[in-house]
Amino acid sequence: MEKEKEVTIYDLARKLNISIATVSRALKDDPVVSKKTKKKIFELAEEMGYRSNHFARNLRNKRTDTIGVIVPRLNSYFMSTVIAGIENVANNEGFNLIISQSSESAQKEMNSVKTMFNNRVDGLLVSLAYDTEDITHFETLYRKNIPVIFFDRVAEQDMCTNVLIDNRRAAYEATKHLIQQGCKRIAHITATPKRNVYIDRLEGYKRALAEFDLPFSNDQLIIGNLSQEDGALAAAQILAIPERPDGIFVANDNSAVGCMLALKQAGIRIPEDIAFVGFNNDPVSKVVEPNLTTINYPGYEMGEVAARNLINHLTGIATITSTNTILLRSELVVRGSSLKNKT
Amino acid sequence: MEKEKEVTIYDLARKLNISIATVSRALKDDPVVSKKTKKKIFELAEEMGYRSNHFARNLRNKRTDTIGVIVPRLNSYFMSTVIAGIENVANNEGFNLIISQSSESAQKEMNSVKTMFNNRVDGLLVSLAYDTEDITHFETLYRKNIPVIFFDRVAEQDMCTNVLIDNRRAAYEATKHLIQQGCKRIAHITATPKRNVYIDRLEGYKRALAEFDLPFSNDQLIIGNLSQEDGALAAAQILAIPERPDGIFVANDNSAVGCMLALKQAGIRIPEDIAFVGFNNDPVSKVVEPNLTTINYPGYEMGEVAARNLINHLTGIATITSTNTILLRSELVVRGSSLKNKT
DNA sequence: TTGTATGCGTTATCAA
DNA sequence: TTGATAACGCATACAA
Repeated sequence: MEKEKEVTIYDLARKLNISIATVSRALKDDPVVSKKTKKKIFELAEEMGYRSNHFARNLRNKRTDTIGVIVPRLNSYFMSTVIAGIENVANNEGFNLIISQSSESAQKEMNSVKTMFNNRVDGLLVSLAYDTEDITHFETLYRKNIPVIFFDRVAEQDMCTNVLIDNRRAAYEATKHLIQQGCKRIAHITATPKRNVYIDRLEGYKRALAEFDLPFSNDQLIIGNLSQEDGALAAAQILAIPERPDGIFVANDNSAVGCMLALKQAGIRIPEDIAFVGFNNDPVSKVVEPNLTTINYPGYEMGEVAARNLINHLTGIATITSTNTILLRSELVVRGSSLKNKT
Repeated sequence: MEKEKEVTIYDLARKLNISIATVSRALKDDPVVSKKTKKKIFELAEEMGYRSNHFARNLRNKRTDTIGVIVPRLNSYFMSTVIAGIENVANNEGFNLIISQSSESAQKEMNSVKTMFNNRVDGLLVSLAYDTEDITHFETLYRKNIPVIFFDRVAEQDMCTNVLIDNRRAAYEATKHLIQQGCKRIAHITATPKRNVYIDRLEGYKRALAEFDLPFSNDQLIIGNLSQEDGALAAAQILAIPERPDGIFVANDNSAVGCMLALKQAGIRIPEDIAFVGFNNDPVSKVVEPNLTTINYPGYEMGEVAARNLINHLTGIATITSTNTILLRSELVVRGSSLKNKT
């Protein structure tokens, strides 16, 4: 179990009878070193299996080339897509990723932030946990000038950039679409509106109703955890409403699918009796029958944009503080679940 | 943009008029330091916002408390579940994760390994890319005694532990189930059998056929990339087979679902005309109609087991080399897609 | 173009 | 129980 001794620039220097300074410079491809010595050094380095010591380097340099990522959960289609996007950009730019999940708990999120901080991440990409109320735990980072970018689940603040879509508008479009399909009583299934995404979607939904003079009362609002199982529970509530809705806008596809399946079981026809619109364009939306109309939401791109912005800021190409909000395009994808007028 | 100066043990020592040695010891909770001085030090550290410098520490110690993870892709349900499991264990044990995806490319995998190596990960968890032929790129790690654990997509070798399920057996059970439901001509949709998972599943499938004296010919074997889209293409092939199969065992759920949807479109009844069994128990298997019979495959647990084993090895609790293979339980989950006998 | 010397923040060894 | 000091491997200011 003995670890082989690491090769250092000292070893290279000694063998070639030159100074470590020259070796160090050569390895960085410093133009000041002659081509000849460089060649010798590179060859020996290869031969002896030299690898640079990131820690010694970081100890001097003050940057770690590491980006921290904190997400509510890793195992959701949307989030894993975002992370794939982040990973793509970060890797190409030579940055490493430290990833952790808050499991939707503010407490775990605080711990993660602390760990990231202690690991000296150069910057942080965060999508907030469901029950995070305030974001004071990020203040330590601001104080050290460590940039933070929030994506998707963001916070009201003007310290750092937010990357997200226009949830209000998307929800408005979704609801309006249902209205245009002839729905008169539209319900909304969502989570407790404490995160921006749910607050905004609720607002967009209400705005569309108001605009078309459709009524809104609280029994049209069904609050759950947006899981597929919860969608099934929502279905039971829907069926219990005296004036049964003829359209439902759900704040995510998973829950929409759970609800649709349960309603179909109960003999409800979709979209004839109840039309559906979901949110996210999760692959499952193309499996459920009828296929689910939904909001396409560019997760991979969101990851790329967030990472790119952070890195640009870190490398001094751009500064984060100048742009406070980046809105990505989202669009309604119409499928069978909402098509009452088969024109 | 000035970075605030970092607080070091020198600062603490100076303020308290003691030596840095004492401060260092106190911060590690070394019992040799008196309670009183410890208290003073902790309080001051808190007050001044001291945080230890991992790089200086790692430079001295030879461990980084970092585990590297390389997976074919992040945005698949199964993989993101595995990573959630890894993350859970690693975080609890105070290890950080560096994650990268090979995008199913052997070349990118080699790069990732190199990066991980240069980042001095203490150990590596790997699920191999689809087209990785040999695993010589891990040899540098062996030489430095950096432990590697493969999971799910593993390699034939006896240098390190593999964590996986018994794919052969699972495939055998799946196929046998179809046979017991009365299927006589069973096809298999899978990827080119170069990775263990596909090789083994193919073998299990063939073994079941042989055992029940059912014929096998190459036109029953449909090779693709196992995506949902590819499942639809497979459907076309299925329909073109002269003696149309009455049962299909698919090496993953996504592809099975794509195939089912396309066949249904073509007027095939499932399971009456063709029965289906998938693999993975992806959530989508409970959405497609009829629900997909599949192999439940404990991703989260697999991540936990792999991480736990690696960490136990790193901390000296157990040694990896003693256990070469860890098989996790998997089981057939019977749903509507295969139930021909509704007894 | 190359070399010398020093510091980065810790931990560990030895001495007090 | 505490302190002085030498590594750890690298980058750089300054000198040559």
